[in-house]
This record gives sequence, structure tokens and C-alpha cells, in this order.
Amino acid sequence: MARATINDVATSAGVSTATVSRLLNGLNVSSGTADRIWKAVAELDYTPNALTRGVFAGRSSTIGVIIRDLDSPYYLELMRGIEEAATAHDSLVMFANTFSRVDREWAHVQKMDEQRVRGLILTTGPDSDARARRMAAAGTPCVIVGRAADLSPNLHSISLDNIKAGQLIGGHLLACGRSSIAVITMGNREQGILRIRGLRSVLNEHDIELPDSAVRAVEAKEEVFTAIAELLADARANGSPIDAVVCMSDLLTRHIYEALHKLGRRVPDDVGLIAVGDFDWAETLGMTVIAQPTYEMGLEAATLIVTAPQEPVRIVQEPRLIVRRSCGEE
Amino acid sequence: MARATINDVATSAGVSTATVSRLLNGLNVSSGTADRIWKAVAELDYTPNALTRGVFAGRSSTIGVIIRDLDSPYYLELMRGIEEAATAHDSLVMFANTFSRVDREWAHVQKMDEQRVRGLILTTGPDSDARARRMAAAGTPCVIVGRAADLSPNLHSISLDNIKAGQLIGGHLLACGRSSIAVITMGNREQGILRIRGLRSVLNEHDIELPDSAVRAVEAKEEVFTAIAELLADARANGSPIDAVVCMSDLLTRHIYEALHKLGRRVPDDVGLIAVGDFDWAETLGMTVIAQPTYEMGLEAATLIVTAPQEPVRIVQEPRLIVRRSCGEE
DNA sequence: TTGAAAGCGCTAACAG
DNA sequence: CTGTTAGCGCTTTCAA
Repeated sequence: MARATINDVATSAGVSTATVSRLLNGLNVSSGTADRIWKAVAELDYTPNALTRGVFAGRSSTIGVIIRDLDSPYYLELMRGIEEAATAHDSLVMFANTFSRVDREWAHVQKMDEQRVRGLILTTGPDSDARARRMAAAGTPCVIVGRAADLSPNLHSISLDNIKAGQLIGGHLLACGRSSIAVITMGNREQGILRIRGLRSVLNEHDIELPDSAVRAVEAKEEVFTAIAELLADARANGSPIDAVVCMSDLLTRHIYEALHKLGRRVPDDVGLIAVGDFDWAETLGMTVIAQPTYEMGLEAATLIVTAPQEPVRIVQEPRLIVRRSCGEE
Repeated sequence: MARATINDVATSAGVSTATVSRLLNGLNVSSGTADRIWKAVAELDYTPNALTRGVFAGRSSTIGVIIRDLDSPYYLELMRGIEEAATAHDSLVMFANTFSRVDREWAHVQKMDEQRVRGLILTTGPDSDARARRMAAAGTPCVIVGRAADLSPNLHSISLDNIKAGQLIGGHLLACGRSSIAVITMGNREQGILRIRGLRSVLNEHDIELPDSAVRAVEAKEEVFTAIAELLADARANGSPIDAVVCMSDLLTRHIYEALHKLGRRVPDDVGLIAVGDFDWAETLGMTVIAQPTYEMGLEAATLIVTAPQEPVRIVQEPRLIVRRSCGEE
């Protein structure tokens, strides 16, 4: 049951380990010797030890990914993109999920560093930026996905143009004749803040205000129903009933949709609904959304790791409006 | 930029590498020496090399996962479970996605073996079973998830009781007064076949037949619409219009739902709909489903790797019927 | 409690 | 084209 080593293969083929190593790495070996070695490899079921190779190279060929919380299909697409690029470059992907716990975040970055990953992709909040920056400085390329982080050597970022996303939303809503808008966002993340800023800018151009009271930052999905109920009630009390709800986080979309239904508001007849983040059922349900090229982001992130450009790179992706039915006609 | 090694730490602290190694591994070291070593570790930003440790141990502490196609939220849950258990045991998770290409499957198993993973979890089809069995025989625990594979030493399986799932479906449909049933399944996978068998058994007990013509195996989502349209038309022509559609694969659920809507059939008024595989929107849409404990399966799979029982283990999970509205009242 | 030395499985000069 | 030799960074006897 003991695994065959390169030594066993060499002995069995009657050559030195160096020759075996050379053959395995595609260097020149006479065809006779090669045959004997391959035969030995097959007989002994020899599988080279990537760990040892990594020791020698100073790093492994694995790409590390740290996910904040594997709770959204967004990550499915991102990981597919990463995996695709990694496989193309003969890399594997190692991932860790923090379950949104910041303390785990740091530990996972550390672990990835110990594994001597070829590069690290982070979808986490800014808490572990410092650690990532150290890794980057020490020579491990890092890519921060989703936020436009402060760059430094070897530290790149790929993010959505969040301002633009907000503007797209504003433009569409206006075009659909909706101007009394409520916004639901998740926590106080940078992404949401920028999207709201973009939305406001468009609204303001048309002399429409988006008062702070019309924006709710919830901490959890469970708060959505109450938030929506209050938003609708307040606006009605003010004499300007809401005619569109904007969802700034894909985690919340379903809950907003559900809340609206429970509150007896028909979409889009009574109220429009638009969300950031496309998803499978959106098509079926006719939900208008702002899509971000998630798969491509994964692809680019992994490619950045592999190509390891000297200068830090900041990639900003264009959001795309997908008009379906949930805001009515333009 | 060159990374500090254990040697650098030892030199800096004025001790031997052996002492540093001992401290790092929790063995006894006098407190004075320990202080000096920790100081050196901090100063040099020393991060132990897990690769080298793995070489020594003969294997890494990483758990490998091979996913057939990262296309379903099913995997999100599974991976969360795996990750949770792995983290609890101080392991990382390495994953590879085959994008449903069988040729990649073999290559990925090979790669995982080269990485000397602590254990391997496979969600793939039976094509790479042989390779996994070899790995298992060589001492790497393997867990096949989703299929009740033939067991051998170190090769375990975790699967759903698919027959039972089919029976649950049959029971519920009957209870809702539906007996003219159409089934859509994905390809010719074992899971689907067993589920249909379970469904038939219940139906037969009540002298109801499920003719082969009422069962369609599609190869891709795109075929769903046509399949549904034909199924409905055929049954109507036969004078026994379909009153329930069963979806045996979570990948197809949305497309069946959509096809039914496009064909003008209201759920559940005109036709009932029940699917294997729970999902977020199912709750919102009132879709009755058979849920499988995916997160728990991930948890158990990873735990099996870590505990590495000598005897092969076969875990069979109980499916659970979640009644919502899509089949009407019981 | 500590250090010297050997070695894990592999690669990379350097001769031959 | 091939073997010898010296490591990669770490762990683990074995003595001291």
C-alpha cells in the first residue's frame, strides 16, 4: 500500500531518478529508456507527488479562493469562471468559505499562504485586506473581487461599475414613468452606497429627490418584510405612494418579491421592481435586473493570477440592464 | 522578498531548526526559548510551508472535491457542508469542476491524487469510479455522493433513497387526487431510474399505470418545452389528459414551470407540479418538492474523509416531502 | 530541553 | 543522453 516514488520507478527501469524526472517533465530522453520508464510507471501505478514539486518550486500551482459566504448563485458563476481559467492553465482551485465570520477570514488567508498558493482571490470585505496586501508584497498575486480596493504591487481588483449600475436603474425607472422610489440594500457595504449614489445622480438630474427615508439598509433577509411594509406605509402617509422598489443585493431579491406579494402589491401594475444581480428564475418571472458579468469576472481574476502582471490592475466591469416586465413598459 | 524559512527563524532566535519545529508543533520548549522564537517568527513574518509538511506526512491535509457541473444550487449547499466540516478539522477544500466533460473527470482525479489529498469526494458519474477505487485501495478515502456505488475498502457512498423519493411523490399525487401523470427526467442517470421505479410502485398499488410514453428523458434543458408539449398533447389525444407533471431533476424544474405557463396551463388548477430538489424560490412560488439534506450530505462526506473508517460505509439519506401549493390540496 | 544529522520525494546543476 | 550530487523546507530520531 506504500506509494511508489520516483526512486522505485528509477530502480525498476534501471535508470537514475534524474532521468525519470526528465522524462516526466518533457525533457529529452532516448526512446528506449523512455519506454522502460513508462512501463515501470504503469506497473507501479506511480503518481508524481505535487507537494514535493511545490516545495521545490517555492509554490504550488493551486489558486486559492476565499468566499465570504457561499450563499448566492453569484458565487457559482464566479467559481465556474475561476475554475475554467485555472484548468486551462493546469491549476487546481482551493477554496474556503468564511460563512461571513470575519475571524475565519483571517485564518483562511493565513492557511492559503501556508499552502503557498500561486495566487489568492478574495470576495471578502475589507477586513483582511492588510493580510492580503502583505501576501501580495511577498510575491503572491492577489485579486479582490467585488470591491475597488486600494491597489498595491501584486494586488489587483475586479469590480462592477456600481455608480453606473445605479444610473442604469434610475434611467430605466424614469423611462418607465416611475419616480417615487424605495431602495432596499444590504448592510452598509460600499457596493450599495455607490449604487445608491448613481441612482440619486440620475434622479437629481430630473429634479427628483430620493430621501434617506426611502432607503433601508437591512442586516438580514428576515428584516426585509418589515422594511418594505414600513417603506410603503410611510410613503403613502406622505402622500407620495411608492411606484418602484429597487433591490441592491441579490440576496434580498426574493424576499422583496415575496413581501410585495404578501402585502398585496402586484408587480408591475401596483409597483415596479428592479434588482441588481441576474438569476435563473428572473427570466421566468420576468424580473428586470442589472446583470454583472460574473463568469467573466472569475475568468479574469484567475487569469490575472496566472499572468501575474507587475503593475497592479484595476478592472471595472460594465453592468448591463436586462429589461423584462417587472417595471412595466419604457 | 524571499520568504523566511524555519532556518531563518532558528538563526534569528539562536536555536536549532529542530527546536523551532517543536515549538510550532506544540511540543515542549522552555518558555525563554519559546519567547525568542515567537519574536523571530513575528519579525520575519514567518509562515510555515504546508507543502513541505505534506511531503513529510505523505499527504496534505486538503480534501478534494470533484463536481460534475457547478450549475445547480445543490452544489452550493453541498460545498457549504463540506467546507464546514473541513474547517472544523483544520482542512482546506480543493475543488475541480468537470463542466460535464468526462475526459476532464479522469484528469482531475489524477490531479487530486498528485496533490496527495487527504480524501476525495466525487459527485461525478460512474466513469471515474475505477480510478477512485484505485486511489481508495492505495489509502486515500473516497466518498461518492449521489449514487450508491459499489463499495470497496476506503470507498464510501452517500446517496438519497431514490426509490423512497419516487414513492413520496406518488403518495402525494394520489392524495391530491391526481393520477394521470407525466414524468420528465434528465438523461438516463441511475437516480432518475430509481425515482421512477419508486413512483411506479406506488401507482401500481393503486392499479394506476405509468406508461413509458408518459416518461421523457431529456438530454438538455432546451428539450424540455417540446417534451412537455408533446406529453400534454399525446395524453389529451389518448383521452386521459395529464393532471400532474413530475420533475426528477432540479436542473429542469424551472424549464418545466416555464413550459407549463407558456402552454397556458395553470399550476395547480390545470396541472399539478412536483419536483425533486428544493430551492429558494420554491418557497416563494409555492412549489411542492422533495428535499434532500444536501448540506448534511456534505458534512457527512467530509467527516467520512476525516474519520476514515476501515470498513466501507454506505449512507442513505431520507428524502423529505415539502408540501406547498403546486399540487393542490391533499 | 536541545542540537546534529538523516531523510521525505523530487529537481537542477554539472560532469561525463 | 544520462548519472552524480546537492539541495528545497521541514520533521524526527538519537544523543547529549
